[in-house]
Amino acid sequence: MSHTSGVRQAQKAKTRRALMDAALRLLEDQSLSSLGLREVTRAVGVAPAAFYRHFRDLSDLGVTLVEECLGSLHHMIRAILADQDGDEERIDATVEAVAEHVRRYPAHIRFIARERHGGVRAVREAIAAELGGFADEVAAAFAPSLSPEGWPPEDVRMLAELYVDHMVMTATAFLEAQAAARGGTGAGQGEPGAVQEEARGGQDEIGVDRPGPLADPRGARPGRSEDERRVAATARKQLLLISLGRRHWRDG
Amino acid sequence: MSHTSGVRQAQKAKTRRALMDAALRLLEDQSLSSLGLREVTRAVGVAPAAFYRHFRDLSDLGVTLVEECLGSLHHMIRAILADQDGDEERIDATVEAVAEHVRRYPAHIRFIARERHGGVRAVREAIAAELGGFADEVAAAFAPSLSPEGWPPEDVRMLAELYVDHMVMTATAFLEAQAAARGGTGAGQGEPGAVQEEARGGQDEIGVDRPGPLADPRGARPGRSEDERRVAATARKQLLLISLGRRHWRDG
DNA sequence: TGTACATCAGTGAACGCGCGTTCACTGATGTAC
DNA sequence: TGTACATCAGTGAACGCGCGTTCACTGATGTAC
Repeated sequence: MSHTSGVRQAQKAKTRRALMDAALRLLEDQSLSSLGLREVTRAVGVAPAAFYRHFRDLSDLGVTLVEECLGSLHHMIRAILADQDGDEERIDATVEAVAEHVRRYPAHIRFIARERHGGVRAVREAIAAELGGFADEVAAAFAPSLSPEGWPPEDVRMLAELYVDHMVMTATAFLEAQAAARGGTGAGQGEPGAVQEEARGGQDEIGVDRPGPLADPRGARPGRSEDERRVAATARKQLLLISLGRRHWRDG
Repeated sequence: MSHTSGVRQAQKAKTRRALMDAALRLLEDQSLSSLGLREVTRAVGVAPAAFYRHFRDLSDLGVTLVEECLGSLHHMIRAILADQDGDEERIDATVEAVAEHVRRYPAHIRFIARERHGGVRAVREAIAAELGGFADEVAAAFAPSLSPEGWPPEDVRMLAELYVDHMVMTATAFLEAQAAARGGTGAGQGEPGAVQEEARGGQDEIGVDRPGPLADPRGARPGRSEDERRVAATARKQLLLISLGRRHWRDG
């Protein structure tokens, strides 16, 4: 190992991740445009000025978070589209996958839902571009079976957009159902100052390493709440209804 | 007219309206949780402390705005539901009404879209409650024709939620299409300090009276942009597809 | 109609506070010989 | 392997600024007689 690819570089990457994780956690309770730079660095345990070694400003960090959050969703979508089962099986698998995704990455979904129409233009545009890409992909996946049946491309696209929008809608509904199950109406789970270490000298402990606030904090959970089951049932029925409409599109 | 119901009271109402209008305009470019109390009073031309004569804080103002914004939408929905035409006519009328509503009250729609998942809990909850009420109403309107066909209440509700979510989705898409047509990628339409008058002594000129930033600022517009037509076409097809699914729900 | 007193929407000055950004710095990591 | 110099992630102090909130006040409006 005559090169190790940079201890310094690895440290820098670690701090960068810590900043992103801290921001994502803070953004569970507020929106990007009210998030403070000092708030983020304080949570990580570095000096405010250190932030500028990694991001130009908070909007820059926000755009980076969009890539991360929608990147994980992207994987999920590809997996679903690859499935070759029948309609109902596909729908069940989809709703299940969305529920699981929301459970695993609640902060990702919260961030996207909140900032999709939020106060920071660059972030809104990044999200819109990514979701547009998803619709392209969904359209491409449906085209082989719909085009031969006489669907013009713009109708396939219309269907794809409906699916993508419905997926975002469903993910958000799951999020709210899970939040309601967890917390009632009350606040978050405490932990005020949070990550803060000694971390002086800036080379070793920065507050990273731990599982992080993004992964599901309690492993496999026993069961779903009533709300979650209702959201799942509604989403399944809506997708089924859309499927029915799709099957009758060219003859109705 | 031996009572006039209060000059003082009328003045107070006027200032209150001015605060709401100014906030709504400022919220076109930012989210509620980053809006400043001083920013609002500055735009109206009153002292910061005057704010407290009308609202407890900005979240209080926000909840008031929710009522106003969704109140106007409510009227629109009732008008659509009252229509007794066939499916296609109803769909065309709906999409047309949404487009018109967005054109007339863009700030209302922006506010709802932005704060529906925004950083202020009280406002989120107010919006969720109002939209839930809309779904109830839509469900009640469809029940008379669907229940006799064997639709259980929860299926009617499922359909109603799909319609309401789709309406919000469509309204937001129109908003973005209109914004793109108006401004390209650039910023707003200038006007930095904005409303500010002399307004000293606090009894007569407060910066109200004008049409306000909420009404369409340029009367009947010539035609629609390409983007708007595409949004309308997509929304129409999606509603049509959902109608098809609805018609085949009990036999498929 | 006129007068004396009460109400209260809006004022303006003051406060303490945390913000984003800058800057010269430190010291561990990296590199050249 | 050892030494001398370069790099650069993170420091910490400093700055000017605008924020939300408080307070005693002013003077037009409202009311009682």
